[in-house]
Amino acid sequence: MSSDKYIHENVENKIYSYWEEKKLFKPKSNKKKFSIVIPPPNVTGSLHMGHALNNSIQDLLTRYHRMNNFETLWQPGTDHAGIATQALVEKKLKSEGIDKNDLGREKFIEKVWEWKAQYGDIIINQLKKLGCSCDWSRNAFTMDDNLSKSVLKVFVEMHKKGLIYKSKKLVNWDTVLKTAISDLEVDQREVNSKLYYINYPIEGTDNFITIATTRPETMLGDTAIAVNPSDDRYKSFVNKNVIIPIIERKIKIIEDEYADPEQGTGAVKITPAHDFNDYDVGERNNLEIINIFTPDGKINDNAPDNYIGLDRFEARKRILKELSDKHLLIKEEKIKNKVPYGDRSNSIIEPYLTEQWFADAKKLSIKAKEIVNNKTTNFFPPNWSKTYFQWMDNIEPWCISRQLWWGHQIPAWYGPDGKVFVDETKEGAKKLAKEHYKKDVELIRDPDVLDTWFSSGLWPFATLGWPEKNEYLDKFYPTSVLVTGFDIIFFWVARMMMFGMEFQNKEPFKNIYVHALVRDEKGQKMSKSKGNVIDPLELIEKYSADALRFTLLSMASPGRDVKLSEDRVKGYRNFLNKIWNANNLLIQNECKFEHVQIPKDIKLNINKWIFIEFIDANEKIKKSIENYRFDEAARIAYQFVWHSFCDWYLELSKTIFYSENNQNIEETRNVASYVFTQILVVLHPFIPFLTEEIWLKNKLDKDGQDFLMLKNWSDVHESKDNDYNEVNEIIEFVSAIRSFKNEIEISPGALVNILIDKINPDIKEFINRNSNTLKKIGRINDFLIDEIKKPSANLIIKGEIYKIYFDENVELSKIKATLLNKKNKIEKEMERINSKLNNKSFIERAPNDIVEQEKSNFINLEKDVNKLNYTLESL
RNA sequence: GGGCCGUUAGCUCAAUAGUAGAGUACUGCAUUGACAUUGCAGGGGUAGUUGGAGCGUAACCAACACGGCCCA
Repeated sequence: MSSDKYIHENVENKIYSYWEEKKLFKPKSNKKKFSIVIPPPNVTGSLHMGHALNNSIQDLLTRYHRMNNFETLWQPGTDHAGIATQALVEKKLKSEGIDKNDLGREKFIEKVWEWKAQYGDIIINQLKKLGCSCDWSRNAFTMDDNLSKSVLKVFVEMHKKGLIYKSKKLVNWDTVLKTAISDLEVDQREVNSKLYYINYPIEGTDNFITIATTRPETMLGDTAIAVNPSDDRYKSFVNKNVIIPIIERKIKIIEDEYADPEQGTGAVKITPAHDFNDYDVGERNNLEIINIFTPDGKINDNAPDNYIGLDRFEARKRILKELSDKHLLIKEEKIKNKVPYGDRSNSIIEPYLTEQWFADAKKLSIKAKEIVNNKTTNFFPPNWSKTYFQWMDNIEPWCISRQLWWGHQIPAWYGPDGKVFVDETKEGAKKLAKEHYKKDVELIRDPDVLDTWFSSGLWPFATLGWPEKNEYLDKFYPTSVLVTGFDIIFFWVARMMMFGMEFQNKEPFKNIYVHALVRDEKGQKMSKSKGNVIDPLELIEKYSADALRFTLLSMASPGRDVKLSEDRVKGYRNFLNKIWNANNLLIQNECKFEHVQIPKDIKLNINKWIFIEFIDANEKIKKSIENYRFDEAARIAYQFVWHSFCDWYLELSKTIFYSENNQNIEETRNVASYVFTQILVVLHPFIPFLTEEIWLKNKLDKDGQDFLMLKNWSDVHESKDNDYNEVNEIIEFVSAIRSFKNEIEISPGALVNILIDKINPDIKEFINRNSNTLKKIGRINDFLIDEIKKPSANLIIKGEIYKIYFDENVELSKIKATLLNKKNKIEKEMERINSKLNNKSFIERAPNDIVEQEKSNFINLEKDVNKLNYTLESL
């Protein structure tokens, strides 16, 4: 006898090893192809709830297609996460007393690779815990040789096409990491700030112009004051000079639309080197650009001596103090404003004038938009295409260079005069240089690396072997579907679309399934600082990977946040146990799994019923999965397995198993085995571990000849017939008896007698045919045709009156109350229908079948009420 | 400022415009051959508000309120 409980700890690791041993994750040759590339998790990362949802969905799709005659590839891998990884290793070295700069670039990169060798597989192993069936033999990393090759090729080709260029622009500068970052990596956060009102003396007068600013320290780099041309208050000031306080530099008051008369005083200081808007104003008005910061956010030597070297925030304090001493600081106002923060360093981002490499995103976006417009690639839910277009339509040049060591070093070399030569190799660059200079020259390589998203943008084809010719690329590109969170539509999805079109001239994926963010049960974003993070690995340990997967899948309804509560996971853990015990019951009743076959010529109605119920559920689940409605698929599966199969069918089947009709027992064993086997098949993509464990336990694998993971889903069809309907009648009848007992407070186990003398002959026959079943699961002693002397009450089921006899004494008033209550409900419903039927417009305009339906509903209810009245009178 | 989404049972969420459902929680009862990670039954809804189109709406339209998110 097997254990009563399903204990996942003993199972999941064992089963995963079995799959890997049998190499079941490798694509198996087939006509139809299905492919997914994993959104590469950050190599420094560890599994969070978002990954768990994202990968549960991918694994469901992968397993479903693999089972159903698709050659299926789930391409795994990680990305090198330039900034995060460099920062992590830097910190680690520091704790060992090593400074990155003493080590030098090459040695440092070696250290990063050492770190990667040691810790880089953590998240991969966590994905395995979740049950992910990726082809790990193809595990990719954005810094691998072949992927690096594709990065270089793309860079060089785009440079040739003019899609990549170098330019001196204001960029978002992270003063902690000392690198440029893209505008997507900047978080605009609303914070409490102060608006300072400062008087700038007007040259040659005793007058001032008052400006308002939140960043007084940047006045060191002011090159103008702007007022709006329509602002009459300042008409007379225009073109006058003012003296910047403290530094005593002379600047002009200019007119520019950018100055907003409603904001502050209407006059605004312009610092082109340190503000994006000011930069534009500077361009329009030919202003000087004065940079006052060092790369780490300190004041540089463009400032007075006593300010040089001060941190930007220290400088602010000093300036305010000095202004205040000079009585030029006239007001401080508390305001809320948006301040840019780096999403990696959490430090305030500085607009900073540097020379960087840019990709012409505008040009790249044209084809990438087209494929969504013409539905070559479809978002699901479709609404996400709006978000996609909104960004694409307003796309800015993409700053792709980063001042880091860890990453793909930009393949650009500079000659002695600074001329740049771009080629995949140094040799190539040298050749180009020789052609140019007509002699060999010393070349220096650009020290910068590329944005990590640049390389992950190539993911869908680079992981398939491009630029080498490769059968996988032919087979699996475009990929079937991308499963991703909406938070990286811009970062990653859009960029893959752009690169995919540019270099394959084909969309990288046919569908994009966008899932929600996993939040805590109160709907709050999980974050370490809030302390509301639920660790998926803890849930896996506690409740099993299967339970976690089923929970996440059942909550993955489109366009919704997933609010996760532990209770749900617990509930689905119970589901696993239920299935486990259903199997125990079948084994106990000698169901044989060696030769499970599609049942034919089913004689018993309960067997027919469960067979058809299964076919029905199977079809619906298939359809739901294909429509990306995993929540629906999970719900239907759960409902079918627990309620149809376990609650009703298995209970009904006991009436056969405990009988002595061997033929019936044999048929029931066959049907139960078949349906249960199919349950394992259908549930496998949802809960792979448990289903595989039972599959192997029941020897359904036929000694390795028949893998669950490759088992086709059923495509049997069978229409509902009288047998099927009859079981629904049984269920309705039994339910009515149970409710009735409960209502009049007689114990559910108590046996009753039921008088059926007055009922319709058809129904009498139905009862006779199924009397054994009805008696057993309805706890009925006998059906009578003659009255007996015992306490009784009348029960109406579908318009027929049954007299129920019981042994216990029941208060008549209770029965009466129950019946009156029922009558009330029916009469209310009748009233509702009646008012509808009395509505001329309804009769005229509603479709006929609806009107007819309402009419017959009314008649049926009327019958019920009449019988109820009769019963009530008899009490 | 622009845009997107949401508001249905205590909670988390479903549902082609045609009698509002599920899971969970709650209440009562049950339990000698799968399972207490169980079974049976039950209570619980002014569908955010207001207006409109429509025979009919939770569903369509509009406005408002509240909440969330993205972009600037």
